Amino acid sequence: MGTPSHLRTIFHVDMDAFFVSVEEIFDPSLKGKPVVVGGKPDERGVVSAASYAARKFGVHSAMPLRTAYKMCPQAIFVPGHPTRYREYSEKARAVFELFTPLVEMASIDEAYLDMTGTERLHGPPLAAANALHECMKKDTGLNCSIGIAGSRVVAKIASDQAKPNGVLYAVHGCEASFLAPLPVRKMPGIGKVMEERLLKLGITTLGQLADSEHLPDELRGEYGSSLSAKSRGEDAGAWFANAFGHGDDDNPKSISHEHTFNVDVSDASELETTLLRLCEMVARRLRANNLHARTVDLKLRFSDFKTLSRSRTLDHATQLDQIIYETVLALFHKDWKKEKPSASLIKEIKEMPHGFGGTGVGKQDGPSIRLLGVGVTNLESAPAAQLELLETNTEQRRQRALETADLLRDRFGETAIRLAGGLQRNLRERVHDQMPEEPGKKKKKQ
DNA sequence: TCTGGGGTCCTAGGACCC
DNA sequence: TCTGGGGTCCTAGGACCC
Repeated sequence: MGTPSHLRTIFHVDMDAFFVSVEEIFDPSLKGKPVVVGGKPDERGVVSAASYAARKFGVHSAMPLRTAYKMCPQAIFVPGHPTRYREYSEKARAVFELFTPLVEMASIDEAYLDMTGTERLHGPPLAAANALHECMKKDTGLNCSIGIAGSRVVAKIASDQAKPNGVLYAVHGCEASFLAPLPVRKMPGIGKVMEERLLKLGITTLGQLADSEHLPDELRGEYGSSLSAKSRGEDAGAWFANAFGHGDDDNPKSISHEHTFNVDVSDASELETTLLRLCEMVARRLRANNLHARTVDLKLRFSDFKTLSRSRTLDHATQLDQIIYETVLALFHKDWKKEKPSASLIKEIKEMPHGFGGTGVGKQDGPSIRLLGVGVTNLESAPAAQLELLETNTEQRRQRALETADLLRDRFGETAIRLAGGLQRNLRERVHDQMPEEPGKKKKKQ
């Protein structure tokens, strides 16, 4: 059962149209207008955030930019500014911390506050919420919505119902009746796929889901029961597992970067250059966080949107660009050409005018790629195991060179320095030489 | 509609070990 | 020799969240 919910007072605070609102602070002329944050209207990409005026036209986040443009051509499209959002996220956090030390940022624009026992300081929940609203507006210029309940899940659903700029208090003991009429999709963790599954079973509301006695066999498993419990407002479990500064940001479980090309690419050297760039970005963040990774992931998305991922776990954890790049290249060349050209490409080639075939097809090194991604998992923080690896002078020199490069990039920008001009070609040759070999054996020292 | 980028968590099969 | 059961690691894929 966990902690009885009537003993706790949880606030879930969600900033209203966060990215758009921050953009409005930097450019007040945007206020009240249909605004789409995410990129240019003719780019590949999706909407990160839409103003309420834009939402009236049906624009919403995660919608392709081109679609948004069709629905609302008069909208103002602005690129995202992550540093601005981080800055304002910090300002919001500072406001939260005026109300309770128990703050868990759940994402850049939302947080859980454990307000239990703050009544002498801030008054009853609704009064505290009111004060929080005012303080947030005064200190950051932003609006937020506040859900209040005895549990995190219920508080989160309540804040969603409170939007925009409202407060909703799911009074202790009434959680189940608050949730019951809501569509299942309102439950965090139930997305498009699960919604459709439930729909097929005739389950449309959280009330039906809560009634576990009548749950179809298909959902009797552990996951089904936990969904059911959550629908009754019983989300037992860790209340503030990540509080007190031990949050996720300090211990990321994975680091990744990916890039979607504006037009699909089939040229090997362009793809390899992109992979190198992605590897550099990943390795740099490993070093910045003092982490080493044992597993390297490659992600390929083809023109037809078919996506595959390949990973390899190394004998020793690393934070070096070179090691990551070698591994990624080997994975890439193992799978890239094995993919048959997509149906659409074959059609395209067939439909080409006679005598024209040479140019287009000749450049076709392999199937067209829409997206490349590089990631690392299995992260370890620096220690003993790595010291061994660093014993050789070469490794130490590599390490120092990379750290220096990171510093220079910090001061002069990302493009200011590229390591060893010949490095890329060199590496490619090495990897090609080693390709037939069994992975994992090649790095053996000694 | 023509589908980003950064994450987390879950599942499931196979290898391998005891 | 017809065949167990548990545990852990690795890999691939996918749902979901903001």
